[in-house]
This record gives sequence, C-alpha cells and structure tokens, in this order.
Amino acid sequence: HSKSVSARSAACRAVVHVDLDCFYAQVEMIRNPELRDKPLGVQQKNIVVTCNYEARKLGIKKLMSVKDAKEKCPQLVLVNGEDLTPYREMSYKVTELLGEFCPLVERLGFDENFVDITELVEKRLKQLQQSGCSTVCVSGHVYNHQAINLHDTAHVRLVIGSQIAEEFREAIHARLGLTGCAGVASNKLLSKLVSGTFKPNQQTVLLPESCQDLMRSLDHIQRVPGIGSKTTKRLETLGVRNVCDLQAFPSAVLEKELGVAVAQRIQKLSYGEDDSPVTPSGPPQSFSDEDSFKKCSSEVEVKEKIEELLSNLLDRIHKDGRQPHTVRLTIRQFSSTDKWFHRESRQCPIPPHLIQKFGKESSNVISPLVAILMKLFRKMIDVDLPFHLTLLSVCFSNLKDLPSSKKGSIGFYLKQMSPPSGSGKRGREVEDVSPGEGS
DNA sequence: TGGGGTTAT
DNA sequence: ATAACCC
Repeated sequence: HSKSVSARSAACRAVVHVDLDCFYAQVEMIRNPELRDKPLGVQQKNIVVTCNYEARKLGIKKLMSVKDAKEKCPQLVLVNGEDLTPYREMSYKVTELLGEFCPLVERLGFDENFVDITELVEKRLKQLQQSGCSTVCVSGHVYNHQAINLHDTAHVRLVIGSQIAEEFREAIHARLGLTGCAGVASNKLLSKLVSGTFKPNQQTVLLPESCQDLMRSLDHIQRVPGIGSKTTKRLETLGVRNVCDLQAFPSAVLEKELGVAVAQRIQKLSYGEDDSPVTPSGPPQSFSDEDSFKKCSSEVEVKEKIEELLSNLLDRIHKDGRQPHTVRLTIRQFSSTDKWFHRESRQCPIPPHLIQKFGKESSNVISPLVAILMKLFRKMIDVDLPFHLTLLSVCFSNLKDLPSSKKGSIGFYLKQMSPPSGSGKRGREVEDVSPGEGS
C-alpha cells in the first residue's frame, strides 16, 4: 500500500495559483496613497471595473455601472483606469518576481499567475529528509479543515507547497506592496478554484481527498474555469445544470453536442482533473490598444482614433524591442440588439521595409501604418454608406526577435543568460528578413 | 459592460 | 478570420 501511495504522489504535481486582490484598485492606491482608506473605484467609461474593499463594504460590486455605484455610495472616489499602462507594468513585475523562484510561471490576465512548483517542492522534501526532520507545518488554510497525514507524501508535498505559496505572497508584498490570495493543489484547475475560498489576502491548500467536495461546492457549471457562457447554454439545453450533472452525463451524448475535444475536456474538469501544463507565458504574443465610444461615423474620425491608438502602441513596441510582422484592425458596429458582441477584424502582414523602421527613433512609421489600417477599414466598411462604430482596436502580433546582430534594449523582464557557447542555432532566427538584413 | 489577453478551428 | 475561453 505505501508503495502505491508514493508511486502515485511522485507523479503528482504541485501548482500554486496567485490571485491579486482587486488589482487595479491596489495599483491606484500605491500610485496615490491618499486613496488608501477611502472607498475607491476604478472607472472605465461608464463602468466601475473594480474597487477596493472599503468600497465593497459599502455595496459596490465589480462591473457595476457608475450611475448605480454613485447612487449606492456618493462618497465613492473614482479614478479613471482606461489606460492600462500602470497595471500592465505592475502585472509583469509580479510575474517576474515569481519567475525568480521558479521558471514555470503562466499569466492569466493581469492579476493571476500559475506557478508549477513541483521541482521546488521535491528539492525541499529531499532537504527535509536529509536533515531528519519529520514535521512540517502548513501555511494558511486547509480546504475543508481536512486533517493532514504526514505519512502521506502527497500531503507533505502540498504542505511544503503551502509554505512556498506563503513565501510568494510575502515577497509580492515586501517588494511590490501588493496583497493577494493563493491556492495550492495538484493541478491548475484545482489551485485556481481553491485560491478563492478565503478572500482577501489569504491562502488555501487543497488535499486530494477534498477534491470532490470542492468540485461539488460549485453551484453552477459556469464556475468551472474553462466552461464559458456558450458551453453553459448548450449544457443547459441538455439538462446539465451543476457539476454533478456533468460528471454523470453520458460521454457519447456530450461528444455529439460539443465535439469530442471540448466534451472530454470539460467532463474531466468536472471531476477536478486537469492535465494541462503550466506553460511559461514569456513576453506577450501581441500588443493591442482599443477604445470604445458612443459613435464614430466618419472616415476622418476613424483616422484620428487610429492615430491615437497607434502612437500608444508604437511606444510599447519600441520598449519591448521585438518587431511585429502582422497588424490587425478590429471594429464593432452599432446594433441595438447585442451590444458587446459582433466584432469584425481584418489583418495583413506588415511590409518588410516598414518592419525595419520599428526600432528606430526618428523614422516615421506611423503614416504608412495609418494608410494600411485605413485599407483594412475599407475592407469591412463601405465608406460611401453610413456607418456607426462603437469600438476601434489595433493589434500588433507575430512578434519576432531582432536579428542578434542588431543591438537594442531588451524590454522584457528576463535578462536572458546567454547560452553556454555563442554557437549559432540557439535562438529562433528571423526567417522572414528583408534584403539588407542578412547576418 | 471595459480594455485587455490566449488558444483552437 | 472567427469563435471560444480567461481576467
């Protein structure tokens, strides 16, 4: 028996989910400490997207309309959070800090990170065993108040994981001044679900025996990360309302309704099974900037908005140091029914001669890019007919490293250790180089 | 309902 | 290029 226990737990991962408390509001309170003890909301257009706990005590909820929020709480202080730059910068500092502990850090949005600490736990377990130490103390809460069995190495590993999670949170607080929650479990799904059980600034570890309790505690299937609104609607059609329904539902029927891949994935999720790896995010895959508005109905307005978006984006891309090879324009057209759906986009490769100019200071890359984006715009909208836009978005993607012959600031947080020897084929080469770029 | 992101098809 | 998912 003990052999099967150790064999099972040896294959068991330890994953931490770190979830910052009301992240935008925290960043704003750091930027302006006077806001510390006041009820604070972060506003984007007519929405309070998040708020601090002072505001929550007074009944403010995330994504509440500004109108409702002010009615509920006239003393509410609002700061505009439409420019994400401060949040994005702080967000990467958090990811970078976690990356100092361990290389496997995956971002989820700006305020969440998964960290696969399996190796770190193994190292500490061996240290403990060598030093003959037989007791370990859990940090934070244990889900369900489940008793810890120190003879079960799965328990011991997760307890060590809880200590590491505590260190993560302490480091984030000491170095960045941010508080947050953490969940420790054997996979991403479970770590994420358990991190929310005690809410501001606390942490929780899930032991395997409580997995089913955690899953069944979810009142609705949409609470399972990975099951979104579309899938939920299809499932409701099938009479599947909660996690137990999904667990018990015939696989074959589910596969016919949702396709094999989705069906198998979400049914495993319903049991708390998730073998998806923690995939290091690294630098961003895309840079985008968008703005929404009541109405934009002329080509001139469109051009002005695009210029604004572009100038912000070019700054960001310059700091990053890589070169984008694709641009995309996205629009949302007014429609009285469903407001925030129905986006369309067109994209195209960036001409090589323009790509060259991205890193440079003085070159005017903006006018030709505006021209390209206006062409994309005309692929979607017949400008001779009336139109009514409510959103414009520009996105640069397909980012490639500069050829190593070119120097420049590395914008991302990893100051890459250069590989042992400088021989050629380590980094990914840029294949798509225009004339004159060859090394 | 904002202003971002990712992966799969 | 879109559709789904995440925050």
